[in-house]
Amino acid sequence: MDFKEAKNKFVQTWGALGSQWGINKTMAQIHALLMVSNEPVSMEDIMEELQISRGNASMNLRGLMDWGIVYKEFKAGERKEFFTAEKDLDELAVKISRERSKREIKPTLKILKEVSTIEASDLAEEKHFVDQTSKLYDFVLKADNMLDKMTEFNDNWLGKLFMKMMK
Amino acid sequence: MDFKEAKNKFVQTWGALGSQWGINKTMAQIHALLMVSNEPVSMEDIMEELQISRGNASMNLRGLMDWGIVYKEFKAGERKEFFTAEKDLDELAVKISRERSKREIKPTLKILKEVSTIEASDLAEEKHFVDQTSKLYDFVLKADNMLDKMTEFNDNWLGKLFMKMMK
DNA sequence: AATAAGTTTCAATTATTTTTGAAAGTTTAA
DNA sequence: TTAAACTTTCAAAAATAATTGAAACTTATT
Repeated sequence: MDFKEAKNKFVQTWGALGSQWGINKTMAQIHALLMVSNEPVSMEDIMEELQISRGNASMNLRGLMDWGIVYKEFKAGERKEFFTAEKDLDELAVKISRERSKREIKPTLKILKEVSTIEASDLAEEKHFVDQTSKLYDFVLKADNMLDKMTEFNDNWLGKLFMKMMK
Repeated sequence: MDFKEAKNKFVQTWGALGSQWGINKTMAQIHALLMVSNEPVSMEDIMEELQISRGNASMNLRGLMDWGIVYKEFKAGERKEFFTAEKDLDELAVKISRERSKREIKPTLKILKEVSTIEASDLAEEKHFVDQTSKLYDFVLKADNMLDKMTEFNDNWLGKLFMKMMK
């Protein structure tokens, strides 16, 4: 397998993985492309490499910047914009965790709290509902807090956590 | 908010969360419904409550059973099948983790290994590719191993992990 | 062994999500 | 201040994913 094939395979794989985790395939592919590029890439180049339209490239780059994992760069003497990805994997994971927590987990927790605190009648059905959703609330809250704690180790948190677990 | 509203809100919310994480909305809704039901539910009832077709119900129940988080039950004297969800949240999380690892992480690791072990020329571009994909391989492998270790604590792993982290 | 009760399958349809492309918008430089 | 270079926006189109429903299949009962 030569470089070109390998790069393509990586981009396709990352795109497919993204899809499976609820991330638009093109967004994941752009991210993959930038991750393995040693220097900033222009929108033109992204369009060319992935064979996508300008609008698609623009919107997905905006999305990646909103996640805080892709940055705009300006090259001296060049009018157009270039893009780079966060390449530090600890940092990447922290940012994705934080963002998913903010966008998805926190709002879900709010609703879990609402539904788990209704006044249940003495029907077994209703008691079970309150009991189960309360447990779910506790579980999700604990998991969310833990993710926060983990990523607070910041530098090499995965490695540090691994150490702690081994003890 | 009364019980019926709360239950509906929970089912909708769980469905929406599923979508965001790459799980078919109906599948997540069926799972939600079963999680908060204190007794086994028939396919008829699922169809009725979620207003979906028989085919849809059948396929998504099969999917949930493949994940190992929903079980078929038989009631004495009844011909038809009933379904229940895994209600223990530790167990639920373990099963989901294991399955996602098997279906998605492991195959990705295989490809990361392939692409990160190509013979790079001395071009900075190619060197960076090999370097970055190698790091990614290491990171994903470590994360996958850790998930495995975590869930090996089995009972109350989330709580136990939390303890360890605090020390 | 025929019928009834129930479940699964899958081609066709419907719904949802993504992508395109061209017009509108913005910024820089002459 | 105008024009060129480049980016963003968004309605329409295309692609993808989910859903339906009826026929085929399976299992239990008489």
